[in-house]
Amino acid sequence: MSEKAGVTSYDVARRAGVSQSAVSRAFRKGASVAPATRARIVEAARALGYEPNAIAQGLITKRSNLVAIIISNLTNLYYPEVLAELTQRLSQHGVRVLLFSLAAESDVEEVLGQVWRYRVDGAIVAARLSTEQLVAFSNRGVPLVLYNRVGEGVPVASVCCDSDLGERALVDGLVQAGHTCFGIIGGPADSYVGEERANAAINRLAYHGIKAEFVRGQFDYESGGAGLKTLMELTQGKLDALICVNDLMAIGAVDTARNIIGKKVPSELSITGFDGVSPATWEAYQLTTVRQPVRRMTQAAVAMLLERIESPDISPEQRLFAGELLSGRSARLQ
Amino acid sequence: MSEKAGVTSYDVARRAGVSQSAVSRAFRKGASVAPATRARIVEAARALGYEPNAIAQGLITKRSNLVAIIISNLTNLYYPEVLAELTQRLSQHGVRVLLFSLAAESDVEEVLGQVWRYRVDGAIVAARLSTEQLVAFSNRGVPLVLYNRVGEGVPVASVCCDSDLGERALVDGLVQAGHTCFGIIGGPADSYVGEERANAAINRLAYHGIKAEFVRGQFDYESGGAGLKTLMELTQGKLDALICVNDLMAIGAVDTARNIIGKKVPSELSITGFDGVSPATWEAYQLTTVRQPVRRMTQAAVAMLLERIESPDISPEQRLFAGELLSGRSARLQ
DNA sequence: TTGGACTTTGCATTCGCAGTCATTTCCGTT
DNA sequence: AACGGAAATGACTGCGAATGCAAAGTCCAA
Repeated sequence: MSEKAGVTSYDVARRAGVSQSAVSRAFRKGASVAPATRARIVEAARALGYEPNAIAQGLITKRSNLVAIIISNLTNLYYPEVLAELTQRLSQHGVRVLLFSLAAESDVEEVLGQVWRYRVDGAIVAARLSTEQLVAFSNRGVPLVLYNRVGEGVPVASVCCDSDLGERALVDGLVQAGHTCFGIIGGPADSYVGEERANAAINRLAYHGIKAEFVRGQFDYESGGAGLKTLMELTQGKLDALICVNDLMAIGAVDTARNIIGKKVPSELSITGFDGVSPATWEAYQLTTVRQPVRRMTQAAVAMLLERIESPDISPEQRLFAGELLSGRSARLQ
Repeated sequence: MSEKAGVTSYDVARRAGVSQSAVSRAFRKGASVAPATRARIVEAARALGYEPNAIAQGLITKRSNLVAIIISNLTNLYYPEVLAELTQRLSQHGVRVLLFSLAAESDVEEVLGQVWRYRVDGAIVAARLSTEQLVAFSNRGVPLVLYNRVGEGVPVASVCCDSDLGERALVDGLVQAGHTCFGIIGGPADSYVGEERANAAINRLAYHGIKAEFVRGQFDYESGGAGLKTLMELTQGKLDALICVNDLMAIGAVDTARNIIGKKVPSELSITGFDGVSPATWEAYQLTTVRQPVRRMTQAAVAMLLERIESPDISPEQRLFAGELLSGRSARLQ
């Protein structure tokens, strides 16, 4: 009755009067065990508080049922949702999550060492990996799915939200609404989505014959305000449309525009974001942004990974999801 | 040169011309190996891309170097920060994180089964556990530290932020500033901190001879607005001080007060929160709240857990941290 | 009653590494 | 040159469960 640690299949076997093999079989469904025997074993296991040792199982079956999730900055408002979705979906498939959160990009190498050591069955990565690192996954036969980035120079399975489509919708809307002086706040140079989105916006503006001022931010709230101020100077205050590559910076910019600079949003200045994080929909902001279809994206990432764990030879595939344009009240569109 | 999967210590041993034991020792510092031999082994390991199999190590040493982190709702704006801190601190100590995120409270039992199976060295839990479940940890000899809750009926190691102190500061400030009609938005009845904070506020108000209206919310943005509306009705619009047991609800209430109901915050209505999440400090809100000392709390949780992993017999201890009062612009204090 | 076709069950082995114990090597001493 | 003690090394076993294989049991038809 009292659940104790260190109960092994032998203990259960002894109590049920069978061999260890029988116990093992009783816990693998589809195995050849007489119903009555299985019942006795299950009962004995329950009485002893026995749980199969996943470590030992992993050693012999070469399946740890562990998946590594590597995320660079967890605190980015957007990732918690992704992380929660991923872990819950994976659990539903009997897979456990080994979480790695990077304090600095330079920790990747060390983290990968740990990933190899734990013989994970696969990995979902939302962090920058070098070509060598990507190759290491394939050499070691560890299925990999990239989240919101693609393999640079190497074909790798990945799911992303379409930056081009998203920014195009925003830019087109802004242009058609008559904005003329554009500014863009990008992300750090080493961020994949940051560059993607910024380039998408720049290209679409170029298509309309418009050139925008560009500054970089760090994806955080403060960067939004700081970026806005810089852009106001660069444009001698003429800025009337600000494109931020994520919501957090857009929110920072909205606050700074309204409360520090004293510009009315959106009548004097339109501001757009990207991601569709929950604060974007708060009354105070009602951000005009592109919402990533997180549920579909995580669902796809998990499905792709599990597929590749089952059949390691499936070729790489990129899945690109269109985001949903949220027409909020932070920008005048169309 | 090419890193391949399935490289074992025997492979390394063969290449270095030594026995498997030597390889094992070369990777455990303090073991008896000649420096030259170790160098040869390390070189061979590097060449083969060998990483010790943590699964096999765990099986034999009975130390998985895994710690389970169980969190009920990851999306609560406050936990990502906690999670990031915990994982980073733990990895500094060579411990990996097995993450469990609960979609529903009822999943706990299933999650615990997995926790036992993986033979984790310990667990940090920010979710509600029944007495039986708490006892199960101790029966199985798995060290446990509760985060922001205490063991109900069972002594368990825990770290919390002091609700009494925090709410007292808020209540005293509000009372002294002359507020007279109080409302409280609590959390779901099954939330420990929710009840703690609500009771703390109620008690302190009682101390001042004040009785407050009370409604429950779900800790989310929407609950703030909904709760405020209900309280306005209950008080026939006389409400002038609203105490929310977390920031998210306070933010929702601020937005609703300003944009829906048309009450000026804080001149007509003071609103307070709890936690000190990052949006609380955004220009639009500048919440008056109590900030949890997350760094110190996570640091304490990790330290307590590691201590107990080393010495399983250390007796339970509760550590209660005082929060920091953030006097923002959402409430008139003092 | 016997044979054949399954179904159950147990034995023995294996996974990769740590650690015990016995053996060998090395080095300083006398 | 011989010896003693320490350092270095290797053979071997065991952690806990899965599984191939062979043995034993079951059931039905002839």
